[in-house]
Amino acid sequence: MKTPSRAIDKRRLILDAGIQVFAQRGFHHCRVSDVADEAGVAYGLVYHYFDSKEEILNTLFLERWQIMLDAIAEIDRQDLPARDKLYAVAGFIIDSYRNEPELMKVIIVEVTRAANSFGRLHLDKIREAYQGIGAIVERARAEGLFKRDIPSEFAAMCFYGAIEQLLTAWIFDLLPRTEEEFEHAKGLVVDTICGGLETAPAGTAAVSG
Amino acid sequence: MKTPSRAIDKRRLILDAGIQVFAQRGFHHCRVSDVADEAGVAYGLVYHYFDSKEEILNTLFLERWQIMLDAIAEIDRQDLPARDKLYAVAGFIIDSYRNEPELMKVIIVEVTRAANSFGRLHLDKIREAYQGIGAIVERARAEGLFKRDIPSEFAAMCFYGAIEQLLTAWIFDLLPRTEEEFEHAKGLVVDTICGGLETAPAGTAAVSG
Amino acid sequence: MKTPSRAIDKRRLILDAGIQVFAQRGFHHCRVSDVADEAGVAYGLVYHYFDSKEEILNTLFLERWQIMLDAIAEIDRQDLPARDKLYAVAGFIIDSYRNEPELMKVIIVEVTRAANSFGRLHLDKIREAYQGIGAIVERARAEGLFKRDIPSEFAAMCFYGAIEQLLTAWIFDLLPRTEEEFEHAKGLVVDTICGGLETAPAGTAAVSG
Amino acid sequence: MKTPSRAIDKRRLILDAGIQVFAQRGFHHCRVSDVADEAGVAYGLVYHYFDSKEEILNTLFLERWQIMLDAIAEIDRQDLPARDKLYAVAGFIIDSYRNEPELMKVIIVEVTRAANSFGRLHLDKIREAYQGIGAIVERARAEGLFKRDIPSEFAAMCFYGAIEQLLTAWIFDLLPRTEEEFEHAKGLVVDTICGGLETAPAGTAAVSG
DNA sequence: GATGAATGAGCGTTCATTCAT
DNA sequence: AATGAATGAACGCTCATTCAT
Repeated sequence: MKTPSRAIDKRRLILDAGIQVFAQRGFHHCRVSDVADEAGVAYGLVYHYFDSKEEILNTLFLERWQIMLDAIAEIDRQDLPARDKLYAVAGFIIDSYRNEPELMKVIIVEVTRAANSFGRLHLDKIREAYQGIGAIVERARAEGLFKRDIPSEFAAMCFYGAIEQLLTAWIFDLLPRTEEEFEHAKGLVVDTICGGLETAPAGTAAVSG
Repeated sequence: MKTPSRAIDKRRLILDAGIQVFAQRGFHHCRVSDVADEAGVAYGLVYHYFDSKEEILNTLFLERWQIMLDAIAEIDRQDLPARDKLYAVAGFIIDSYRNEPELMKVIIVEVTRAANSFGRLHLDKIREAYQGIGAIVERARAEGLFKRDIPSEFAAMCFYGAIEQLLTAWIFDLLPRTEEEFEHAKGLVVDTICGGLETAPAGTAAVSG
Repeated sequence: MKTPSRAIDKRRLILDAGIQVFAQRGFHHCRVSDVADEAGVAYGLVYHYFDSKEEILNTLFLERWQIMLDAIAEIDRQDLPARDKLYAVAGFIIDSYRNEPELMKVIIVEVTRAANSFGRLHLDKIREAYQGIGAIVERARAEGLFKRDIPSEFAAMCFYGAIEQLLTAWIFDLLPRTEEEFEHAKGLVVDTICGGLETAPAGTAAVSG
Repeated sequence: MKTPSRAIDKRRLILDAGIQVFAQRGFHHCRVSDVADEAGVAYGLVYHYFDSKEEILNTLFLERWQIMLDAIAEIDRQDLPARDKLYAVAGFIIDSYRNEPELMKVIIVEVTRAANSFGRLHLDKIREAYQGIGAIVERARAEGLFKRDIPSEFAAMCFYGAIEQLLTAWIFDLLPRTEEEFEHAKGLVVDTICGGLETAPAGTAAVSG
């Protein structure tokens, strides 16, 4: 068996070491030996379990990203208002960062934002996330809850872009990282994207008054 | 001055070659000799004008980014509604991509999204952009046009994140790149962030009627 | 004895796997795991039976080469004309290739022609073959059947060199590999080396008449 | 210019170092740094002039082998008896070894006899040599000087095989390496292959008398 | 200014061999 | 006997940077 419960799973050890080392020094600025050292295993064992340094990162990304894709699909399946669904999506992503900041840092910094290397490689998987969010928006448009003149794919880009920017800001200390901030941000991002920055739209309100 | 008008400005030639080569192959996937070849100059001349390969990219970024920072400041100085100001900002950035797609690709892909390398190096400069946008939002909040409960820096993150996501989508062909799309996107992004995705909030509208 | 008849002889399995794998991919281009996989045994078992990857090849070579040395000695012991003896030697070697082409390919390609590695290691054993052939020639010289002015060791080199070249040509498809070709070649190589390429040396023959 | 006469040609220096190092330790048993050290140049310069370690060997082989192919063709063009032509060919090859033993050792040991690696890569070039020799034989057969029943390509194999075996014997000290031996061998190999080992075929001669 | 040959540290990967079970 | 995870030395290649001319 590849993952005996009684013994230490060295493969997992290497993956976890990859998270730490990639997060701290960046994928390109660390050597395979750094990962091996962090995992406390011999150099060669890394290549026993993975074909290359890149495969470690790919594995980390795909494992985690799929969980997110599944979560988005699951959220969309529920009978909830679009705003609540988007809140759940934002909440899931933000909680992911809250619970596993190093892993999410690696995924965001080394994959989804690394447009010219791993980002390109996983473009299709990344796009699936946009499409999952887009599906939520599309349904809301069909029901008349969301504006018709904003295409759902466009809306999905804005929503995901806003969240990724938030995570990036946390990662690089541009925004404070407290429990309250995380929790608060969930609502704020949905308020912003769904409700808009503007106060009661004067034009509409005035006319209707 | 380093730029005699009579002779060909080799420094400029190298910078322009950097744009092309970095955009096509990515900063890390091209060699200094690729830049020199593209510029049609000798290998060593690159090091006569620049201290390192990185300095070429830094120069490209700083040159262009400052133009954007100045534009944002200039826009904020005008007497316009916040929505119009944000439209002008979005318009400036989108037009930048429209007019110089390679340069903007390099800036977005290799610097602002490259969080672990150049992004970190230029964090302060990048943050200035958020702050410029944040200033626009802040003023609108003070005037009661924008919601009080969404902090301006948070709003700026969402706004900038949405635009960067858009550019990234164009760069990697996730969204169509036509003149109409570019023009349309300017309004859409402002509509989304300022007006929100939701149709007239029934509750409020009803009350006000 | 290491070879119990009731059980499968894993050692033999490994040796046979070595023949296949070394012949197909070459000794240096295959890994020990390739041999183990081909044999259907575990990685480590190879090292239970052999000290090293090299020992597998050494064993294959020595086993087979000794058979040839014995055959040459046996042939020389018979009361036959030198030409018939050389025909028998050529026949033995060519039949060896005909019957076990993979094994002979390994021996020729990886040992006798691999002058800088295994060829050097087994130089003495290889030399014994030359000496065996040389002994046949020497006797013929003593009997006046073979020319005095061609040293027997020199003749042996030419004879063996011609045959090895033939095998190499078959191995690499430079000559056709049919039953007829094999059979024909036995006579041709002896005709060439013993009788020479030239037609009846008119001058000499005429004079002797 | 790539080969300025006034300065030291480092590329040539590297090639010559390759000859020495490959001859002494064998291609696979030496590192690129060994070649660089022997040449007295920096590691990286080897890769400035050659794409890989293998390219050094390929270059050495092709340079020298072409000279031999040209020589064989030139010899065949002359108006000489076949035996003299073959003597010239044998002479050329043996003199090549006499004058540049290290280079010839590398070519023989690392290329023409390394059937599974470089030998295979250069199979066509090597075959050209057989064909060149075969052409000489073929002409002699047409003129009735050489036996009809020994195919020229077969004869060429025997002739080349005998010579290569001789060189190998010298390389590995199985035969003495003196000027006399070299000179003597030229005639002996031709005598053997053209005239055969057998003394005047008594039967035939007697009958003809 | 301009050239491109020369430098050498750095890193990913391979794979024969060992060893605990 | 049998397994295959674990080890780590070895090496080819890249490429940013320097420097002599």
